Amino acid sequence: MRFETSTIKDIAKALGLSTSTVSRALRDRYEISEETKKLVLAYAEKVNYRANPIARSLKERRSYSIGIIVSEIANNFFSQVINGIESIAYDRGYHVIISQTHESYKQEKLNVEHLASRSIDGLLIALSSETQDITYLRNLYSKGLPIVFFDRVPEDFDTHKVIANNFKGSFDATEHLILSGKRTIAHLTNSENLSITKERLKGYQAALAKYHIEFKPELVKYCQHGGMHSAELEQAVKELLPYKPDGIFISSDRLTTGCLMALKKTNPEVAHKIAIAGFTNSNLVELFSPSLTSVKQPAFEMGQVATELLISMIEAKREITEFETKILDTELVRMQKNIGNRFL
Amino acid sequence: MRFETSTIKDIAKALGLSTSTVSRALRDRYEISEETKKLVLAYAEKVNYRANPIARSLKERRSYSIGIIVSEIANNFFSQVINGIESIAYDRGYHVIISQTHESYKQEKLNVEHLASRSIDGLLIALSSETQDITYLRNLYSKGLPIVFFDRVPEDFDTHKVIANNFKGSFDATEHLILSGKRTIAHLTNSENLSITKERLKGYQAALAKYHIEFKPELVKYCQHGGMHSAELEQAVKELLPYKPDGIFISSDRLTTGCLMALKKTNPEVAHKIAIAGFTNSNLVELFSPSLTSVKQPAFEMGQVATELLISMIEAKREITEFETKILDTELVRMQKNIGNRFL
DNA sequence: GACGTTTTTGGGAACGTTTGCACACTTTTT
DNA sequence: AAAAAGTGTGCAAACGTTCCCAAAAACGTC
Repeated sequence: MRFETSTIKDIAKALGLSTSTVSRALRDRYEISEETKKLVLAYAEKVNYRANPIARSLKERRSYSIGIIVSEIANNFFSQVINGIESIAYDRGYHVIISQTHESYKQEKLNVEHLASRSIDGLLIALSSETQDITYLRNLYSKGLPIVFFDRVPEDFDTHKVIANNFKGSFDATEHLILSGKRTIAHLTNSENLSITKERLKGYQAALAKYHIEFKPELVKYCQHGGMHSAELEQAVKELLPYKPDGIFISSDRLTTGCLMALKKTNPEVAHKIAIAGFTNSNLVELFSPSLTSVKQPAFEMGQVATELLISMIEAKREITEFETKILDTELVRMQKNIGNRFL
Repeated sequence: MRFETSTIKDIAKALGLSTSTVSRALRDRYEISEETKKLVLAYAEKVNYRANPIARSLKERRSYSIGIIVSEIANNFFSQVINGIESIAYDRGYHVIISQTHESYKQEKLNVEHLASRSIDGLLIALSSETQDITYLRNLYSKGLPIVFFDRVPEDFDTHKVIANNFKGSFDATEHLILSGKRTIAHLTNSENLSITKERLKGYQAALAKYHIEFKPELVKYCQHGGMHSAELEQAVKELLPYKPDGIFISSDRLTTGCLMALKKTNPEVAHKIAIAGFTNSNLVELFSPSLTSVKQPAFEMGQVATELLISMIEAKREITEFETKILDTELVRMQKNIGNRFL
């Protein structure tokens, strides 16, 4: 069973016109008399005509859909980015197809290829933490698929990119920990492959340097799977604690909440004694205990900007040669001592 | 610029066959010699042939895509449902298009109609808290669009539905509050329109009745917008507190976290003195302070079951007349006194 | 009133598939 | 040996659009 709608042909037949004329009237293209146009439009309205997007796509060789690849939607940062993407895409007549990698390279490749075969017009992607080899993306790109990266971007890929000011965000967060008296500040971060990992590490180091605190590599712990496995996090925490950090700067949403959980589970007695600052866009931070200082990314805006760039690529008349990397400022939300840690 | 792929025609030409033969070889349909099939398959593999899903959709008059309507993806319950949906859909060759209502009826209608005009093959929907009039859904349904409801379902709509055992979940949560000594138990809930609101209210009332606690209507507060606006929640909390409740049972994910926030913001001094039990699928509950007892819905499974039902409808050969309402059990996760509230 | 110009309309191919039908060839049956 | 049945292949139409090209109609000009 299929639900049927009227087509251009039906309208043409009913009105004694040709399909070309009806099409022109509906799409308001080419020269067409006011009269016929009104006639057609009125009739189309009456029978509740909806153009079949599939037929249109086939003819125009584009689907008016864009693919989104994120690690998971159950992550406030990404869901906010998606909201930003949708806000622009729908206005411009595109719909979006969301795919999750769960931080797996294999899944990422599979999803991208599935999307590409579904004939998306363009791709918005934040790389998975496992991803190192992006030749599959280069192939698609060189075949003409427009791609815009956001958040987790590759270094040498000539296209538009949108990222947060990771250096500054990290610097601010680390500085905040230092200014509140912490001196042994650990850094829990994502896989070394990721751009955000490198940039955030630099911010952390710069802040330490500014206050003449020695950078100790052993205080930095990388999580290959971006905190998708709790065992990974618990292990990292376990390895960090012997150095008796009085502060931890954490570099991503998932890791931040995961680290709090791990601390609370494995070492509840110290959980409240370590100051925590981390990247997170969770809108529940105020509920967390232990409480923390958070670095919020302009996720919604990031989605918007990335989408505008992508659509400009999709609709570009000629080859684009100049690409930009937009950098958006983060916001530091300081721990609310009066509420969160009042029981300390 | 468009990225090009080889088509059936190209293969046919290259191999000196007709498009029909190639199509049959690829789709493995009808009688076709092993030999030609192998030949075609090998060549297709070589040129990395991907069937154009748009052409196929046009021909077959179906898009192999299903629409999902939820209130928001930044909600663990819904994002888990979506994961469940995807796990089944992708296996069966469908892709999904997600739309958010943000609890607005207008947005819901707009999104559904947009999806329908995008020729989805079926729809999975959890109604928005504002929704009362679903004639627009009835229209689509009567025109032949398969629809399966989950979580928030309408009463008199003859189709498959998947819900949690809301009555039992609420009963258990309320009973848990009673057994831990609470006697003035408020109930913060969603808009009165929703099925889940009614069912959960009944569970709450039944638990009170079992322990001979009088049901007081003034202890029940409805939130029309499902807690999307913090003002709404703060108002509800403000109206509830004068009755000095020693427990609150909350009936949805968004409301649960929102209520904690509101309590903490407006009345931090009592926030930790009121026992809270609420529906939530957040995987961060263990971090919350004040801590709470949560009713977890089998979200992933709900998505899976709903999708299986939907696909069975889509692929049904003849009209379906028997519909089922699947009811899945919830899980009560008791507050961890030793961790969450150790500072009380 | 014949001609050119502009405006409006229709015919029909194309996008990439799937599939009913017909045909040719091979094998089986009588 | 002829008829029947079976097997593999190709032709062509269809899905619902868009758009090039040409035809027709309307208008203006001398």
